[in-house]
Amino acid sequence: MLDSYRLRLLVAVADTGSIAGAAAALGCSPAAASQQLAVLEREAEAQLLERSARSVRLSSAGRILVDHARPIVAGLDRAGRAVAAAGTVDGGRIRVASFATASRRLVAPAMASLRRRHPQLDQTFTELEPEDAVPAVREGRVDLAVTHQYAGFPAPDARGLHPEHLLTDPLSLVVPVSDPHAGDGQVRLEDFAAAGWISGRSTQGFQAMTEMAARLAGFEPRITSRADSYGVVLNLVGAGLGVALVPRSTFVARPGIVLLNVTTPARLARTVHVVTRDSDHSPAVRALRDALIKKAATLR
Amino acid sequence: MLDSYRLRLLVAVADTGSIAGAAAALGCSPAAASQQLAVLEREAEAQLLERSARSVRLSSAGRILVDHARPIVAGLDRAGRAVAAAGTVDGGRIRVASFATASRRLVAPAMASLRRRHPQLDQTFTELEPEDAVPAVREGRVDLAVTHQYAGFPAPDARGLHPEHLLTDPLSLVVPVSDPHAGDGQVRLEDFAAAGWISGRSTQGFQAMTEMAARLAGFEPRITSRADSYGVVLNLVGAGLGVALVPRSTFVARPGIVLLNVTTPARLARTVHVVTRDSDHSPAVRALRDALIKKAATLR
DNA sequence: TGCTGAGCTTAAGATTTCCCGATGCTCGAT
DNA sequence: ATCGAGCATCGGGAAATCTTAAGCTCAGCA
Repeated sequence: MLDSYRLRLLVAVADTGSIAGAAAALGCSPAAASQQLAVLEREAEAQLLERSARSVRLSSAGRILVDHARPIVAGLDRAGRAVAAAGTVDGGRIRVASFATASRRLVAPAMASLRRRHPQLDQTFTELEPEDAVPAVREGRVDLAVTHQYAGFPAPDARGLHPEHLLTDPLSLVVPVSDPHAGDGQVRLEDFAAAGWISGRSTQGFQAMTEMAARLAGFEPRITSRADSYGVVLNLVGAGLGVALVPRSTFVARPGIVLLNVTTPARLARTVHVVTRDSDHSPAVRALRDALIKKAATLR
Repeated sequence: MLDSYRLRLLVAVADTGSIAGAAAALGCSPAAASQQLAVLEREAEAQLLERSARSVRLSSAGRILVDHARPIVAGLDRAGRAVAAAGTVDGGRIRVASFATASRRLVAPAMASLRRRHPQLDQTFTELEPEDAVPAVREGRVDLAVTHQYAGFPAPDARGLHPEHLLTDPLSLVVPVSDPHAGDGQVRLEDFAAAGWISGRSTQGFQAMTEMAARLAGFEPRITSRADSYGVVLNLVGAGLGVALVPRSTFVARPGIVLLNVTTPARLARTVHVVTRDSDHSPAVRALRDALIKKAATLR
C-alpha cells in the first residue's frame, strides 16, 4: 500500500531532479529522503529511480507513478484546505430538512439570507415530516431540521439533540362562507360537532391533532375527506366538503372560505422547533439556526 | 499534512459506521484505529468524529474530509495498479523519437505492429533529428530513439546509452534524366565534380555528408540549393537544379530523376540505430526495440 | 592523471511512532 | 440489574524514522 508522504517525495524528485532537492523541498535530510524512496520502491514493488552515483532519474515506472501521484498530492492539499475551511461558515456545508409548510415563509427565507451572506456555503434541503426528520438528524443524515409538534402530543425523543423553539402557531378553523358560523369571528369547536371534518391521511400529525381537538371539545369528528397537504385541505373546505382545523400560518386567503378563531378548547396550537445535534457546533449550522430564530421572530 | 493511511481509516469509519469496523476492514486493532484517528484529527486540526461512549459518527468536517478522501484513496489504489501494470508491456508507456525519413517504413510500421499486439500500450512519437534525439534519450525525455549516422562521422557520445544497429543504407546519387550519366547505372562521384549539388541547410548531417563525400572524391562541391527534406531534394533534382547524394531508402521513384549506384568513394552509407538507455529494461521499450530490429531486417 | 566536490547510499544509534493487550468507562439491550 | 458492545487510555515492546557520519562513484578540472 502506497504512502502519501513518500509519493510527495517522488513528485519532488521529479520536480527538482534530485533526491537532495526533493529533501530540501520537503524539509528533511537527503539521507531520510533516500531511505523513504527506497521504501517506496519496496511498496510499489518496482524500480522507480534509475540511479547513477551522482544523480537519479525517474524510471518508466517512476514516471507513471509520478503522473498518478500528482493528482493525489493535489487532492491531499485540497482536502486539507477544505477541512480547514469547514471551520468557517463559507467552507462548510449544511443539510436541512423541514416539513412542507415551514419552507415557504421560514426555512427558505432563512436559507436565502444565509446564502446572501455566505455564497460559498453548500446548502441542501430535503422535505421531511417531523417523524422522519428527527431520526435523520440523530443519525447524521441531516444537520438541521425544522419540525412541528401539536400541543398535547408527546415530544419526540430529544436525546443527543438540541431542539429550540421557533414559534407557536395557533390552530384556527376554516369553514365555507356558506357555514352559519362564517360571520362569527370567534367560535367554539363543539359548535361543529355535527359538521363534516377534513383531516389527514396518516395516523401521525394532522389527523391525530384533529381527532384529539375534537375529543377535547367532547365529540367524535365525522371525517368526510382526508388530505395531508393544507393547500388541498383548503380547496376541499372551499368546495363545501367540510370544515378543518389548520395552523394559522398555513392559511392562504381565497374566495369561499373563512378563518375563525377557536376559543375552546383553549390554546390549540402547533409549535415549531429547530433541531440540531447536541454535538454539532459547526459554524454553518449555528449560523442557519440563528437565521431561523431571527426570521421566526418576525413572523410571530 | 494529511496521511493517506489515516484517511483510509476515516473512510472505513464512514463506510462501516464504527471504529471497530474500520479497524477490521484495514486489519488492525480497534485501539490502533482509535489512536490513528485521533492523530488524524490533530493533523486536520478539526474534530472529525462525534464520539459517544458506545458509538462514533462523522462530524460535519469529517464528512467533508471523507468526501475528499474517497477519490484520494481510489487514486492511490489506481496508482498501485498502474505501477504494477508498468511491469508489463500493456501497462507501460513509451515515448519514441526518430528522424523524419525513418518513420515511414521503419518506425511507424513497428509501432503499429506493437499496437496490434498491445493495444493498451501508451505510445507517443516525436520527430527529432539525431543531434536532438540522443540527448533526449539520455535525459529521459524520450525512451527510445531511432537515429542515423553517416559513415565516417564520429559516433555520438553513447555513455549511459544502448545503441543497436538496425540497418545500413547506402548513399546513391540522384540525377536528372537529362544528365549525360543518367543511363550509366554505376558512377564515380568524381564524374560530378563540375555538377551543381543540392545539399542540406544545417551544418549537421546531410550537408556535412555531401561535402565530406565530395572531398573524399577529391573535389569541393558547388552547392546550388539547400534543403533538409529529401522529398524537396528530389523535387529540386527533378527540376534540373543539380544532383544530390541521398540515402537509398529515401528515394521515391518519380518522373525526371534517376538513381545511380556510386562505386567510388566506396561504402558511402548511412547507418540507422535504435538508441535506448542502458538502465531502461522496461518491457515496453524492449518490445519496441525488438519490433524495430525485426522490421529493419525485412528492409535490408 | 590525479584531485575535488557533488550527490547518492549505507551504517549505527537515538528518537519517535506505532501497535497490541489490558483495563476502564458508558450506554443500550436483555 | 446485569451484560455486552464499543470506545478511550495506559504501558510496554516493536518497528519505523531521522540524524550524523562515513563511504562510494563519477563529472569536472587543473
